[in-house]
Amino acid sequence: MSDTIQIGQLARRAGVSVQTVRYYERRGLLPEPPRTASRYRVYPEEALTRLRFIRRAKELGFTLTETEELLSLRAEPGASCAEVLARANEKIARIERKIADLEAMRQALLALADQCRGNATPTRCPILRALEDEVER
Amino acid sequence: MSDTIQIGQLARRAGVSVQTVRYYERRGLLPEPPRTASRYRVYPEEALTRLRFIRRAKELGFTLTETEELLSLRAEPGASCAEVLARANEKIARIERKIADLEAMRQALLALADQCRGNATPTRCPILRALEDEVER
DNA sequence: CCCAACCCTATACCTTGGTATAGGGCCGTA
DNA sequence: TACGGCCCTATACCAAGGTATAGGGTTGGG
Repeated sequence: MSDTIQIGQLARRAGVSVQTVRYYERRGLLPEPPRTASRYRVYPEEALTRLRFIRRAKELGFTLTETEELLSLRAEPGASCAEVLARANEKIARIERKIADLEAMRQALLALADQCRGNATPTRCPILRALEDEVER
Repeated sequence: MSDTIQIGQLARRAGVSVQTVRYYERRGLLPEPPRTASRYRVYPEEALTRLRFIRRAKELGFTLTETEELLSLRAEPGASCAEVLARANEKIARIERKIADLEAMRQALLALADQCRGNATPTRCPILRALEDEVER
């Protein structure tokens, strides 16, 4: 009936280690959960969603700090809506940039695979040309 | 006339530091360039393309090791075409995964921004729901 | 009641990807 | 010919993101 879980199960289901979960808690990325009388952490199911989000954001090249920012993108009482909007737009721009870069890499690799399937030995490396455009950041 | 550059210019134009360039060389990510009589490195223009690629791959969450794998995706003499194709397909899958995750985050943030513009104070955090689907890796 | 399989804190250590510093040489130009 | 701005190697250090270890408590099944 109770939909709460212990740290071990949480970690296993999210694909990280128990120590990592406690580390994220110390870092402030994961809220401190309630404890049992014997100081065991007990997590609600939502913690799993959050933990998976963190893991995937990390795999997408966001730092833990930036991931925290992503997670806090909602109205803290006191944060103006315009403020939230501005921060969201920043993140959206960064994400779109990443998507475009990945698209370019993907196209290059598809071209490479195609050359390969055409049974020619691929001697050029098309991926190198993929991210060529210069952009100041 | 000569389209070669020194390490300082290379680094500046690629958006990394001189030490980082030398570090990548030690790591084997950047081939050792020819030297002048006084041991200065002289790079061809292609080095710039490669260096930019490395920087961007890193920003997309690839490790330097994986970036090296991406860069070596071409026929080393001796690598069979089927082998290259298999490795390329692996990378393509990984990239498509990243794109899908970023798309989900983007949609979630667009929804958040929309709520915001609709002048409601956003109290839910839609991004949390974004990467919810469970996938074993 | 005992044992395995959990959980706890605290602290030390590790890997990746750099960055800084010391100590020295080269090169163009005023 | 001297000075600023480059370049070189070698080595030490650093920050982020964990991972491991020591030393100890808890809990459920046989």
